[in-house]
Order: sequence, then C-alpha cells, then structure tokens
Amino acid sequence: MNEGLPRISGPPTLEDVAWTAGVSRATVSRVINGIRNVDLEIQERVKQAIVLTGYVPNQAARSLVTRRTGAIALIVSGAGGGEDDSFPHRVFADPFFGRVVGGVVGFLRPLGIYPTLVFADTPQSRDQVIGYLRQGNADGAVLVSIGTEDTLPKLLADTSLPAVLFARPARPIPITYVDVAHRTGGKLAADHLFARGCRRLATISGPLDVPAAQDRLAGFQDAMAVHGHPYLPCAEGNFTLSSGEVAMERLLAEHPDIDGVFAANDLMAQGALLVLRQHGRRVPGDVAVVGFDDSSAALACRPSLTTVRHPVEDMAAEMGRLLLTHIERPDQPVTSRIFEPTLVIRESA
Amino acid sequence: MNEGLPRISGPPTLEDVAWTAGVSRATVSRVINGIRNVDLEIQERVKQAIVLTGYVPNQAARSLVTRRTGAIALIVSGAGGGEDDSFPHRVFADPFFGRVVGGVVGFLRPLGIYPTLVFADTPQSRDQVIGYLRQGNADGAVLVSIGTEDTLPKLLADTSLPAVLFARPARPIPITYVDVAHRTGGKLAADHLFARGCRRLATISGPLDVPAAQDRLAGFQDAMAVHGHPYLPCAEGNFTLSSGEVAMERLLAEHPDIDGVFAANDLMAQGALLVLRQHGRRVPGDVAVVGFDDSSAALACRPSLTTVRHPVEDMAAEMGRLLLTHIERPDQPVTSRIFEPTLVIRESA
DNA sequence: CTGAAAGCGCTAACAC
DNA sequence: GTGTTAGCGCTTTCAG
Repeated sequence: MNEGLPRISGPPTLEDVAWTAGVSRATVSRVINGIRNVDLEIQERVKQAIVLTGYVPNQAARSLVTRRTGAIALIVSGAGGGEDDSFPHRVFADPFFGRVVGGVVGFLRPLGIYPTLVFADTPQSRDQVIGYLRQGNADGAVLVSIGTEDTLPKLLADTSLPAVLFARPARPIPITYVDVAHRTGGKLAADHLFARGCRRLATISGPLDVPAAQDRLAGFQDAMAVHGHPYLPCAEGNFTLSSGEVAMERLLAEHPDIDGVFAANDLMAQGALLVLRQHGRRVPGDVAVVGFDDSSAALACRPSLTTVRHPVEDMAAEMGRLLLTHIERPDQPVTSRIFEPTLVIRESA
Repeated sequence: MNEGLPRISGPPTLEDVAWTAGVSRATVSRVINGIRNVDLEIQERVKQAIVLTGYVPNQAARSLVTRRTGAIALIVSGAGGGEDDSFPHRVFADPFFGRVVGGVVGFLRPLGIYPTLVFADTPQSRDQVIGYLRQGNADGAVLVSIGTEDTLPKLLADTSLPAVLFARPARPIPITYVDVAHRTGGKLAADHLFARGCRRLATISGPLDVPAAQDRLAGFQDAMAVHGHPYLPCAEGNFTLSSGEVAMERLLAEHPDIDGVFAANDLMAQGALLVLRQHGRRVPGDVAVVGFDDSSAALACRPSLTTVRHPVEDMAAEMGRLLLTHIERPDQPVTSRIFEPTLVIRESA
C-alpha cells in the first residue's frame, strides 16, 4: 500500500485508489461495484485505500459508459396553453401535488436516488423537457398531468423512455399508470350519506373533461340511483376552494332544502363548508358534507371533513416502483395498478 | 453533405453529425457551443446535419470533460433526529415549502435547468446527501433548512460546493443566504393593530429556538413598547394550525379581554381564527388578527387574513440567481440579501 | 478558420 | 482472481 506518496491534483480517481492499494483500476472498480471474485484480502486493501484517498466515483464518467444516470425525472405537467408564468407557484397551492412529490421522494430516497423536478405547462416547455430527457439526463420519468389537453404523456410515450403516469390518461396511450378507483370512491360517499339518512343530496363535481372527475360523479350518481334517487343536482367546480364556494352558493340557491353534499375533492368541500356556515346551516346537523382525497385540507376544516381517502402517497411510491422495474427491463409490457379508496369518517358527515 | 449513408446504431453522436456535414467533430462542437470563428456556410451545413441526424448532445460525456453537470440540488433539510419516516409527507403540509420550490423552479426553468429535489432529515440521510453531492451530481445547492439543530448547512459549507441558504443559519457560518427582515414584519403587524385601536394585544410566536420566530416576536414587542405597551402575553406555537389553536385557547383563557392577536405565521393565525369563532368572538370586530407569510392559507381563512407578506417566491428566485453567480465565480465572497416584508390588509384586521 | 489528437474517469471484455 | 486495454461522447489545446 503505497501510502504517503504525493498525489497530483484534483479529486482522487480510480487510478489514485488503485495506485495506493497497489492493484489495477479494474480491481478497484470490481470492489466498488460489489462484484465477487475478488480476494478478500485485496478487497480490504482497496477499501482502506478508498478511505485513505477520500475517493468518490465520478458519476459522469460512470454514466458515460453504463448509459445510466441513476436519475429519474418527476414531471408535473399542466394543460396550460401558455397564458401566464405562475404555474410553478400555483401547483403547490393544491395539497395534492405536495403529496405526490412527498410520496415519490419518500420512496426513492432510501435508494439514494433523488428526482429531478420538472414543470411543464406550455407547449414550448414541453419540447424543452423532451429535449432534456433526450440528452440522457434521466433514466425514466414519473409524470403527473393535469388537464386533458396535455400532450406530454403522448410525447413521452413516443420517446420510448421508461415512464409512469399518475392517473389514467384522457386518451388511451400505451403507458403504465397508477390510479385510484374513482367510481368506488363516489359510491362510498353516496352510501355513507344515504345510510346516515340524507335524502336530498347534491354534488359538486370537478371539471367534467377530467376522467377522474367524471368517474367520481358517475360512481356517486350510480350508487344513488340504486338507492332510488336517479336525479341529483350537480354543480361543476374546478377543484379549487373558491370554485367550491361558488358551486355551493348555486346549489343552495336552487335547492334550499339540501341535506347532503358530496364534493369531488376536499378543497371544494372546504369551500362548501364555509358557505354553509355563512348561511347558518349546521354541519352535519342540517347538511352533511363528504369530500374526496383526505388531504391536509380535510383536517383544517371545521367541522373536520369526512372524506374518501385517495392514497396518493402510496400511489406515488408505486409509481416509483413501477418505473424502476421498467428501467430494469425496458421490454416488459405496460402494467398499471389501481388502488382502492376508503371512507374516512370525521365530523362533517 | 453525405446524406443518405447508413449509420451504425444507437443515438447519433457528434461523429455522426460531423461525418454527415463533412467536417470534423471539433467544428461541430464549436457550432453547438456557439463559438465564433466558424465560417457561416459551414455553420449552416452543420445545423442541417444536426437536424438531419436528430442529434442531441450527451450530457454525461459533456460533464466528464467540462466538470459541470448543469444540475443544481434543491435540498429541504429538517432537524429530525430520525424519529419517523414521514418527513417527505409532512414537509408540504406547510404551504411555505411549496412556495420555495415553486419559486426556485420558476426561476430555473427558463434557463433549461431543473433542480434535483433532495430531502434530508436524519443524520444518515445528511451523509448520503453529501456523498451524492460529492459524486458531482450537482454544480451547487440551494438549501432550505428547518430547525436550529440542522448540521447540513455546516456540512455543505465544508464541501466548498457553491450553496445558498434560505434564511440566516442559527449559528453563523460562512455561507450566502437570503432572508426577510422579520423584525420589520413584526413591527408592521404591531403598528397596524395599534393604529386600528387595539390596546390589549397578544401574540402567538413560532418555536423560539428559530431565529425567524425570535425576530418576528422581537419586532412586534419592540414596536408595541414604543407605543407604550412593553409587556404582552405570548404563547409559543410551532407553526402548525393546531398549535395555533392551542395557543389561542390558552391566551383566551388567561386574558379573556384580548382585542388583537399577532400570529407568527398564517397557519397559526388560521388556527386562532377557528378558536376565536368557536368562542363567539367576532373578527375583526371583537378581536383583530394579523398573520405572517401571506401564504395560500391567508386566503382560505374566513374572514380572509390580514398578514405580513413574506416574499418567498422572489426570495427563492434570488437564491437561484445567487447560486448561479457562485457557480460562475466560485471565488466570489459570500453575499446575502435581505428582503423587505409588506403588510397585506384584508378582512381580519 | 478548421482538423488532429489527447484525454476526462470509468466499466467491461478479454487475456493471463 | 487480477491486469490490460479499448472505448463511452465530448471539449479543447495545439498545429496548420
């Protein structure tokens, strides 16, 4: 072990370690990459040399030859036609995205891999993203896309880069995704409201061009039809708190005798709660309210919100798992996974 | 221009482009990197060849020689001793982090650079992160750290990797940071409450080991002292909604005649609002409430929250700008920047 | 103004 | 088992 000899300059390289340990680069490489067939004594010597030199492998050099970066992209893609510049600022206003990001990060972190956070809302930024990916900056991507007009899932699928979507794409494309059984969720809400005696129900839906919103509504309506209530007032919102307020106002104006409301997400339910209180309705006494998601908003509500749990963190973790599988075996067929929602009963219904 | 010739395999390389354009690799490289001294006609030929071949530069190869990755890390670091595994899930519960991330992403995106999202809460994960950085996975890092016991800022400073902090570190270390003038913010709140006639004030502070919380409190107290009220009831919270509720309950129990409250962030102010309503106090009629941050929570409150604006997005963007400067000139001295808060008047005060 | 050639640090055949 | 060697794709002197 050629200990005290002077090194040239810059950070230590494999060569330095090899020289220090008195072996070849290849052997050091083997030890580092955990390949067997290396004498135990030599392994020890190499390990010492690594510590001695303070060596860390250079990722760029490694990537160049392995054609793997060890990085994955986490893309948040909006439908935006490029109106304004506030997209990154708006995204996290909905607790939903924080949960996705948290779930992905939480899963990847123990593996020592950190996602690259990519936002794409304009057509221009979508191209930029594809370019970025084609430069080989990531081995794959998980994508959460909002709005139905988003072309990125398609573009991504065309790159033949491993990718996994959050939520089934509006138009069918051959790509792996994770989703929750939205219809079941709607049914859960309907059954609960019906069981607690509500008979004059209404619903605040999400934007009806979004599959998830359609399905939540359909699940709710179908279940209520089974209970003998085929026609229900419905106001369309856009998943924001204020749209929930507007919708609730309308519903209340048109149907003052409402005794139960299902909102397609917690934020809109929160808005509904505020409006109901303003109108002097007691919740759940006069009107019962059920939300969807079980986001942090559900707990911030007063009364706290009974809601359908969307297991976003688990789903995000599964996205990560599926992506890693795809990267491992790029030829594997696309396989999606649907999670089951559950009802979380709190004070509002 | 050797058009129709068969290429070998894999994605196109510089070599392919050079061959197609009938020039050397070096020339193509020059064109791509925008180096002058290239004949205009040849430039054109090369550009055509690039389109023809569908060439994109390989980032790994580039990094290997330039020693630049073009990537930067966005680190969220908690004080955590490693209790549980929910850190990534918890982080985004506070709208604050979403704003930081949004600000950083918004600034970097037009530059075609996407941050790597790194969470570090346990001592173990901190080491992992340092290792990751030392592998040359990023040219620099922006760090938002919570809690005073966090050792990462120090570790980072020791790496001599360019870095910028969000908020002044608890213990002074030689590192660039951005911050807001917390004391001024506290003063803004005090002056406003005093001006609207409140004379029996109380405050809900953040965790008092956090410099920002100390400063907001001190600014508030100092200003009130100037107005002739040197002693004010204070309850300590931890920046969460429920801690705001608890604090407000306590304050109300001990000082039932309170007519004004300053909470050190919006989430706690929101909690205070809920408790006040529960106790039948009208806001702002009976009790005026001022928050801090101007986060999304401020708008979700009813009544909407008068608050001190913390220009988080701008500050995050500035972090990005400062970091890029540091990367450009690593020898440059550390230079921090303090932003001024402003008062946003809404309904609650 | 352009080309030739020397690596950047590492892995992976392939010999020994 | 271990060493030798040939690149991975690119930038960058250095000649011409």
